[in-house]
Amino acid sequence: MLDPKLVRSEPQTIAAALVIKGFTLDVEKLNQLEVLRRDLQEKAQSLQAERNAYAKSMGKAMGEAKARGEDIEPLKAKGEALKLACGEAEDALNDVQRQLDEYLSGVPNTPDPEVPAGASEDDNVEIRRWGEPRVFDFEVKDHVDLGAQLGLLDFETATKITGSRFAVMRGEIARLHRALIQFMLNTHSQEHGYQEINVPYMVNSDSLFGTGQLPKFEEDLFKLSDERNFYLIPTAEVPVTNVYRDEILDANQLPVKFVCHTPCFRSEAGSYGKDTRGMIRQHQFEKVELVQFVKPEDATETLEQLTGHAETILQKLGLPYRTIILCGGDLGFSAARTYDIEVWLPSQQRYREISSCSNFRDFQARRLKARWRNPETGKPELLNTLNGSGLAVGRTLLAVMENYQQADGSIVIPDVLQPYMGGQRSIG
RNA sequence: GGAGGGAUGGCUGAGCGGUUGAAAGCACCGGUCUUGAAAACCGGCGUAUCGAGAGGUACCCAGGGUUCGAAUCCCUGUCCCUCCGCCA
Repeated sequence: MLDPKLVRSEPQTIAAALVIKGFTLDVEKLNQLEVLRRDLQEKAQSLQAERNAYAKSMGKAMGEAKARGEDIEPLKAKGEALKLACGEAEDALNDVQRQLDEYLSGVPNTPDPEVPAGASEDDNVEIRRWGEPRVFDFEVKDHVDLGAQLGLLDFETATKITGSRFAVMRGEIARLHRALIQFMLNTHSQEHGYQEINVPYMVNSDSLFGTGQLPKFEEDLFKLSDERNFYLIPTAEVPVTNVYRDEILDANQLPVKFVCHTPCFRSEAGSYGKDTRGMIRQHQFEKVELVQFVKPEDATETLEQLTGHAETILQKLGLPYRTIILCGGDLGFSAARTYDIEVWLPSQQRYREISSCSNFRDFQARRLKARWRNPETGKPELLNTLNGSGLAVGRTLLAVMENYQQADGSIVIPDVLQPYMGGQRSIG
């Protein structure tokens, strides 16, 4: 959520900033509601003040009236009238306030000034590349064929068990998948200073509102059908960022850095026909997520560091990648700036997203009421939140399979993963 | 699943239906004292929102209700604790 005060005082500035994101701020509607709100609030509050003052005076007045043997009913009647008038004014105010909240909670975050203009992913800008795509002297296979040949990656069985967009891994591929998770968790916790955290995979709607998935993007989520209204998490970002919902942190606790491995569940509504082959786009996949809570002044630098932490994993695995900055039109709802890291896939002869690292500034924190006490002001102030994949495990697995494949269909295990594979050097 | 108890400011913890936005302690901030620190003493210290300010309003888990008036009474929900049962 944007700062309502800022939206109120500088609607044109905000509207201009949102143009780059392809969002049209309805300044007219906001102004109308705001004028109405101010008027109703003034009215309601003065009535409340009157009602409160009267109620306070009543105790004594009634005692005196009784002592004189007078009728108390007229005194009560006036209180009753005040109560009714107050109630009406409050209802009217609440109604307008709700309309304002509803509208504001649907307005996306404003992008950083450095975010390039553009309508779609075609306008994203590459900012660096690492590694040289390997030159193969044989015809490369994709991970689906490689996995099938090994007999260790099986989409048909997953379809039988559940449906499309699921996978079954067996044996050494399942172990390699697990090895990647361990490797990522260890690297981030031991070398990059993140605390490992394990969280629920189901969350309530308050948590989803806090990180911005609700109310606008419910169709992307799996919702459980019982009366508790839980959802399966689409990313660890949701439970981990909500660790500090409604909390006030001490300055000396900052920065907070969490690394978390979870499965992620996405309905992928609206992506019919996209990436239907293989593990690229699944309803269930695993991810190691990095989440940070920082002081506002540190957020810009933190995004660079966090993106670097994710890139380190690819470097250690020896997988070529490039890093791009998303243009305004491709930027997510809650993000002010996002870097995507894309890994080279030989079977597709192009780079594919494997991590997304974002700075949300105080947009999520305002929804979450996640704050810190600034020693300089002594006041609670909003934190800044950031997160990034470090990395998407399924996509990393297929990148390893494809980039490390041999002519005979076997797969060489990258050096850094061999300790997690009992010293094994190749599969198949 | 059964039976009880509870939810109050950063933390602990008092609160009779009206004078309680809320005692007290801790923590924290400022000051006195001290070479410095500690101790002691004095003062300050919830959050949000409206207002230039004075000040107003809302909030004592959440949502309803009773009442002229609710942190306090009633109902529903959520969460926590204790005991019994069941169970990975």
